[in-house]
Amino acid sequence: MGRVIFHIDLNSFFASAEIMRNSALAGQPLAISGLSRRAVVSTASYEARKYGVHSAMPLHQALEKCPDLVVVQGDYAWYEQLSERFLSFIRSITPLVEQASIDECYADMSEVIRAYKRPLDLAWIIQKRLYEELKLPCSIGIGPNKFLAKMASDMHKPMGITILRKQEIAKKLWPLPIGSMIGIGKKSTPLLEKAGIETIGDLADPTNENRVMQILGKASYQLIQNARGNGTNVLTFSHSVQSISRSTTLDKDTLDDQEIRLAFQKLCHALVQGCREEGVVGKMISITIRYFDFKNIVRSASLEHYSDRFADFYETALLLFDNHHTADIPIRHLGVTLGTLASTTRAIQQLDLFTAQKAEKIDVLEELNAQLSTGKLVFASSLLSKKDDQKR
DNA sequence: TCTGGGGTCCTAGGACCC
DNA sequence: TCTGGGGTCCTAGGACCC
Repeated sequence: MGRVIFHIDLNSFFASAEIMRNSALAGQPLAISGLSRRAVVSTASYEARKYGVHSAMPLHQALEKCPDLVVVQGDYAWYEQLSERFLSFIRSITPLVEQASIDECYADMSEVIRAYKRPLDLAWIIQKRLYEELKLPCSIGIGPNKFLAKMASDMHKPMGITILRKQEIAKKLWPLPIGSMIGIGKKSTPLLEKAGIETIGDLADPTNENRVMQILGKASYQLIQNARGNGTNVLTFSHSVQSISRSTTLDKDTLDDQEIRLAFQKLCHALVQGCREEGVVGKMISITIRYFDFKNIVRSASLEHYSDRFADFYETALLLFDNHHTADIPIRHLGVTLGTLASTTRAIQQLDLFTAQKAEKIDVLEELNAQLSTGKLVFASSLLSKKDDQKR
């Protein structure tokens, strides 16, 4: 039985969010960005895009292209709130919703759609209500699986609705350039192009399979399946956070140890905050060092136990830094990541278990000690090996 | 005034255990 | 007695996405 998957993508979401709070921004060339020297644009309104401004563009460059650009500093707490409203609205239509990012989701409308004559009618209602009730413009893609739905939502922006049926992919999908395919980024694109694989159709072509395998390795399989229209239609409804990170690009590249320590201090504090907000603790600390030439290194270490404590994060981060950074190379950017997460409540249980096990070990050692002092060494060592057997 | 910040997932090698 | 094979964890690196 075929499924009907919607991909709903909020158009220039951060810009829409700012316009909602300040209607004077409507119709202006608008960019959401940081305000530092080295900031880049995170979202550009469609008016700003006309000037060639786009996300990831350095702010100074955007201002060169569009001197009248209105620049607003991002307010992510506000965007999160709006994102929740958006998801609640979609969930009021079907519970089968997968959040894909802050501004997009997949929804399985296979059942819901039966009440409508055409899938288009439901999409049209969703788009209209999102715009009128939440002031959020969106594009909707409809397909038999996630990949086709997502590619479809990309085809008409803003406020587009696009259906991409499997029997239409030869006409609508395969002519598109290989770089526009989701999952093929700026590294793979030139490699594939050089090998003569220039369109999504070329990727789907069985005669190119070996060449693709050589370039993309094991990742090829899923990508080829997607290009042939055979991608997954299975949504994941709950997702747990895998890592929390905080990072900063310094105003100027630096060699100054004090500045670096201060930066790590701030990042670790922010990471503690992040742990509180997510209700998690973590066991692995990684630091990222980006040097002036954009060479990145990542170094990580496991903590002895799950933690959300500043001292654990900061000490480990500095230790990693001291052990691994190359002196005399100016540093541009620093980051701290907490991985191997567990929810705080679950971690407390594990901590109890950990202390219990430790207590048990101490018991054994104390018993051993006592028996050594009374000359019962043989009995004591057999006691220890018995404990080891139990462990295995 | 070259190039942010927060994520996910995958690969691969070596250690370590059985 | 020159030598296995599987599983899992840890670490490093990298591609990609919004």
